[in-house]
Amino acid sequence: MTATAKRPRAAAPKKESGRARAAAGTSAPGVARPDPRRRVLDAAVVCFTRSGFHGSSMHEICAEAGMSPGALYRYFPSKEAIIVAIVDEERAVRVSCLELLENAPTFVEGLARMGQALFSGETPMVCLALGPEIYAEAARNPALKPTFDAVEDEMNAAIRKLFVAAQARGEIDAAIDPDAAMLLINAIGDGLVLRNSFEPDLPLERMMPALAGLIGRMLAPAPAPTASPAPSPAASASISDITP
Amino acid sequence: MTATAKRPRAAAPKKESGRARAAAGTSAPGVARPDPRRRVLDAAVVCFTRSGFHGSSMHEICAEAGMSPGALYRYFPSKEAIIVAIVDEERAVRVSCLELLENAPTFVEGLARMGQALFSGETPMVCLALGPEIYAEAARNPALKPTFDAVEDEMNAAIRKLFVAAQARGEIDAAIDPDAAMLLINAIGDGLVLRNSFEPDLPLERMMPALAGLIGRMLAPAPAPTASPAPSPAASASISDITP
DNA sequence: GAGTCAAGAACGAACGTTCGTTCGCATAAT
DNA sequence: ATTATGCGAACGAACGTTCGTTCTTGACTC
Repeated sequence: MTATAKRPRAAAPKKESGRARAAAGTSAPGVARPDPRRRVLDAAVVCFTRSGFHGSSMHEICAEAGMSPGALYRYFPSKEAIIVAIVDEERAVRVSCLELLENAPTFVEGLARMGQALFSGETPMVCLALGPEIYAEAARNPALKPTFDAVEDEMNAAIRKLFVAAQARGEIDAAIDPDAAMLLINAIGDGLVLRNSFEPDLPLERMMPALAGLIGRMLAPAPAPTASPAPSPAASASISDITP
Repeated sequence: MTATAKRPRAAAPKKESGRARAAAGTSAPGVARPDPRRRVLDAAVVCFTRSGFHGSSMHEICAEAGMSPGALYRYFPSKEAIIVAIVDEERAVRVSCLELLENAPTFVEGLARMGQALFSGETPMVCLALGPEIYAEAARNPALKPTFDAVEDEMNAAIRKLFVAAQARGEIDAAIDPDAAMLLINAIGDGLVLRNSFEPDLPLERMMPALAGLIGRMLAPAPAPTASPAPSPAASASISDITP
């Protein structure tokens, strides 16, 4: 096999160290090099977006960050730490979207604004490009699950609160089960992020008004108690006995 | 590097000899060993579900399949081939769901039946457990994209056709933009699969009727032209000028 | 039956590669 | 002199894959 002695490290080849002034803009470069931690995270997002968490090697990330492994490991103790940091950031962005919902005039309008903000390109791409990757990873990686679940719960609680408040205001039909509505709203959010990631050309931003219109129809109070041939409640019975 | 020369079985000059007779149930032991390809695929699904495509090693898959690497590589030329085969299978199941939609009395009822079937536990777990993994992988892996997109397009076309037919029948409000509705329906489907995978305890099957009821409200023809304070069309204007 | 034999199926150690990570050292800043 | 910062070759483990070998099977001979 290969050598086993740890000794020969010292070999010190006469590499001329003419490795010129690589990094720092020490003296007077107009463009200052930002916080190395940030540089690593940004590079990692680029790599992860391109090849996924496990398809990107640390060497790639180093190259993208313009940094050697030794330097990188000064700022992050492991690859997983980078992943965790990125997921943390993504989650934080998502939480910050909540205030859009809270400050909107109506619930549905709030949802629309959240979607608009998410897909407008103004939000850091972490959220969108890495969405599925993060979902897939969080479902499995114990280091991610706590943060992930905490955010999920927090958002769920907040949105639900606003939902029932809107119901109380008469803005949303009081007959709607908040559990079902929350599930559907969450699913729509996740689903849009997902679709955006493997079909990035979808003009999601432009479609938000139309989508909001549909969601509005869904939640709006029924104008007349006696409804049309809508199969809403009737479906419950017939659905249960299908046998595919 | 142990001995090298040994000329294993020379090349057979003829091939008659009535070989045939694959490893079917010739000897018929109490526990018949199924098709090895199937065994590999099933084992791979277990491993991939547990650790993801890239978190599972071939050795793990071999162990799970009760098979040595050499044996496994007889049936699949590479790890990627296994992934492709699994994704193909998942896609096929998904396509097969289409007929549930086609044979349903109404469009919304059809969606409900599809959901019911998907989450009932009767469908092979490939679909649900590996959902996010497949999405994340398909967005990046060129070997997966073609199949993935083809199925996506096929399903989209089929669902859309049924949608507009339902509109023509008056079952769905004719004023609804099919593009927006399709996007929303797709997003809901993907979103539910996603949520199910990292919250497997969700009683999705039981909630399907309620969800279908909500979707029914969304698509049902408006009973009265003059509506309540629903912000459906009005939203379009106010949404565009938010500045988060 | 007992013996032979060819060849597919299966094995599993070993291969070469690549991964995440470490460490001795060079340089820059204080 | 001391410390912060960065470098990059080297490391060991683990990966996907290969390959020389063994096991099993069943038709054929005697």
